[in-house]
Amino acid sequence: MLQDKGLSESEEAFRAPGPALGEVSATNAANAANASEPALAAPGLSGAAIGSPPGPVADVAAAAEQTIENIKVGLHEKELWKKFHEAGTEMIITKAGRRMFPSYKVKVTGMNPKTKYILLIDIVPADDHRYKFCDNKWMVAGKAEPAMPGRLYVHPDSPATGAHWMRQLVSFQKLKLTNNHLDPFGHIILNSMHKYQPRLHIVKADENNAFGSKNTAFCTHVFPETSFISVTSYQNHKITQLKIENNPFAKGFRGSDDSDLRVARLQSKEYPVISKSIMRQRLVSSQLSAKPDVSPLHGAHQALQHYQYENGAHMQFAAAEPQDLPLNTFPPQRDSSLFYHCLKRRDGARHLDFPCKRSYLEAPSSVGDDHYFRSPPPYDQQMLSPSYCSEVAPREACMYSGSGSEIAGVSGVDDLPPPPLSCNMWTSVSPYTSYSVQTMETVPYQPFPTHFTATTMMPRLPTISTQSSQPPGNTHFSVYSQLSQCQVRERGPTASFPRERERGLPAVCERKPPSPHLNAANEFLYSQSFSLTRESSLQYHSGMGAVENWTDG
DNA sequence: TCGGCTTACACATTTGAATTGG
DNA sequence: ACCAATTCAAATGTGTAAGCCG
Repeated sequence: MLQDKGLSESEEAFRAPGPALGEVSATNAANAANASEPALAAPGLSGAAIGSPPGPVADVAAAAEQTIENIKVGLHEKELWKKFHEAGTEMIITKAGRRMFPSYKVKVTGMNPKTKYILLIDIVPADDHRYKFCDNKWMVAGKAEPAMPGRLYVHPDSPATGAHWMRQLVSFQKLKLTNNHLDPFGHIILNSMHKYQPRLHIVKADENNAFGSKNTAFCTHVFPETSFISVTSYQNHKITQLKIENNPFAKGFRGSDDSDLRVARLQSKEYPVISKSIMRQRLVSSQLSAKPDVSPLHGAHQALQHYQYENGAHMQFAAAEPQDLPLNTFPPQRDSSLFYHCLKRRDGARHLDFPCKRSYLEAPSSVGDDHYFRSPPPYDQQMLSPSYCSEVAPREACMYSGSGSEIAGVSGVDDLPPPPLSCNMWTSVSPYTSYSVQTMETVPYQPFPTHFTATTMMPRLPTISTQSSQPPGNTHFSVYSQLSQCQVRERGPTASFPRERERGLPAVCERKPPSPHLNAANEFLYSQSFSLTRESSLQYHSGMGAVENWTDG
């Protein structure tokens, strides 16, 4: 029996990588300079470089950069994902939150064994359409509703060493999806009948290289076959059957060899054996059985995987796998929805200054800052703008942790400053707040419940340009410190964490404002990952007037 | 009227405490 | 007293279907 013990969601012993794993590599020409030093070939060097730099800073940076871009990620059960993808993956979203199936599990290689990384997932709109299931296929049904506030799911093991991540599968199976706009549990909020694309981010989060340092690097991995359409009830009977056949929890709906027990039970209750929708679907299916399968999600495969450097000197686009190319009549997809991105920070003078460096308790940003979030960004910019996704929802990680004081006693990171807020928090609502404040008339978001603290209602995060004017130094925050404390609680000797908390009972400590640190991590990821992905990003940056501050120091 | 959403339900799995035996 | 294996009940995950809602 597979159980989440000890290593939390990294629960499964990884079997030899084979066809079940599709791999995405971050290696590219940018490594040419260091090609003679494979990251894993010299773990000692890399580890030393990260932990206690023996040489010039430039060497340390080079070693760190080399590692991050050599990371390879393989999707577990790729074949199963493909099965779903070919049928048009649907993911149930409920008010209480629903897990994804297939669950998102990856095998990571190429990390520096001694360097600490944060692994997190976000789910972004794959396009700006709303869909409906009609005539046994997904069709565009209009323009997408305003995107939900972007939330991240930080793997509860984060931060952990590369050795830890590479030891076994990294499972995000506890990630939950919800359609509750006011979800208090940190689940990822999605709109029903919309198409989404999960993305995996790997962030180097060493104690000495926290966000904000010049060496911060991360990469983003996207597997097109993991795209899906969110639904509140299954539309495609094929998906239902695939779920039942493959999800252990749905075994009760599997038919036996000689009879369908479920049907028999239902019949005994004089219930209709087959629902109207199922009947309709089956009728349509039979009528259309001769037709080739259509899957809207294939459209996502039109997306390109790209890799680029922040300085723009290296940009590599590669078509998705041939077998992933669209086979359907799905509308053209925006290539921005799917990408592979790996970023490095080369410029030593460049300094990432995160919004969180300003206390959440600070006064609202200046009027000059607000204009960056005055209107809901269009789809492109939602994808690209920090204002679209800048929340962190480390639900699992946070739910494992106790209050800040509790953490302090067992964290073992006494050298780190105590967090102003526990990571045991609600998902940040800061971007959402700012966003909705500016667009309350058009965005169908509801007001926050009263239990949101004043902190969560803090105004818009400062702009990048403003941030960059902040001097480095003690204003540097450490996502590592935040996550590590959660982590220690989870895996430490006192980790006999009440199960009730993990299972979602809203413990008091969960109802806390978001950590500005984690928010900043999110801000960082989005601002970075979208910084150069598309033309619109340039427009965005132009609008921000902050690019120079970032790229030119 | 209809499509989408919520909810209760039954069943299966997971989890951890309690129990048992060495 | 200690430890490992087993048992068991509660919690959780799952799809279904009825009913609600706009």
